[in-house]
Amino acid sequence: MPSLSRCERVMLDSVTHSTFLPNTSFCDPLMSWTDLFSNEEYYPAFEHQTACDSYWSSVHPEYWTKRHVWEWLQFCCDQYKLDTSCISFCHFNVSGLQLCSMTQEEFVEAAGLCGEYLYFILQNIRSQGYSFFSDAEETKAAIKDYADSSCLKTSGIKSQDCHSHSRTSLQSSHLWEFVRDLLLSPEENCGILEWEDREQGIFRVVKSEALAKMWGQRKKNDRMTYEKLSRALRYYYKTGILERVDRRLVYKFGKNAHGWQEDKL
DNA sequence: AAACTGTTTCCTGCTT
DNA sequence: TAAGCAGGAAACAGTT
Repeated sequence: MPSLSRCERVMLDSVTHSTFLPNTSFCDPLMSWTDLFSNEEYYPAFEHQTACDSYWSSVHPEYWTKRHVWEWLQFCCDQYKLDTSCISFCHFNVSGLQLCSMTQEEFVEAAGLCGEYLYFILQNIRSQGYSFFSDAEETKAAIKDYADSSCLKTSGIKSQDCHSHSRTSLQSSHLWEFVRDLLLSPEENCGILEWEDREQGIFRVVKSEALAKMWGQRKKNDRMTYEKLSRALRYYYKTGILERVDRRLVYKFGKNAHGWQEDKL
């Protein structure tokens, strides 16, 4: 690793765990944060800056230096748990003025769904100034609202979503999301689940043992059974993720489940 | 370190 | 009789 300041090391550690790669002279569209920061040829000025002489949050975006842009990007990745592997960092090797002139489409091209987030955040900073960040809870709520309205995951954007713009990554950690994604993913479903009423979110478990087995594989638990899985599903009635349907093996998404509606995909 | 969340496991009783 | 449902209770693992 080339000699980095403490600040730089903190930034690198917090953003990515990518393996350090030697310098490259071209701009790889999927070049990682680490790759770029470790490349002096690509980012020559960085070595001479100290830890505290550059705070993006104290300058208006249009006056950001490249360094400020990187700090902002790092902040967003950390704060909103964006998947750095889906961000083409070389697209963000620009000044604040250039960043502000980028269209939403250009953000999406540079970072998929993460780009939509980044664009949203930047526009808020530009319009609200730093009051957007003055209250962490308010900011998180604003981001959540945006995520909900654009049908994105609030728990962090996964790389599959960024690259394919798909909601059916099957990487969800929650049982109900796993079930939802299985319903939305015919190639993975194999007839295990099927819609009874697509509009109302009513679905049926066709192969209960297979569903339990698949969930068990996901959780690395070979003792999973449908009986235990269904107990977990029944807990969702309390939270409005699922609603009762008085038929065997039939469930319905509740008002607090999102991402299953056809017209919002 | 403790509190919290989302299960997992086990259970009894009931229904289909 | 088997399979599934309802929901209490406690344990557990990961996160905050």
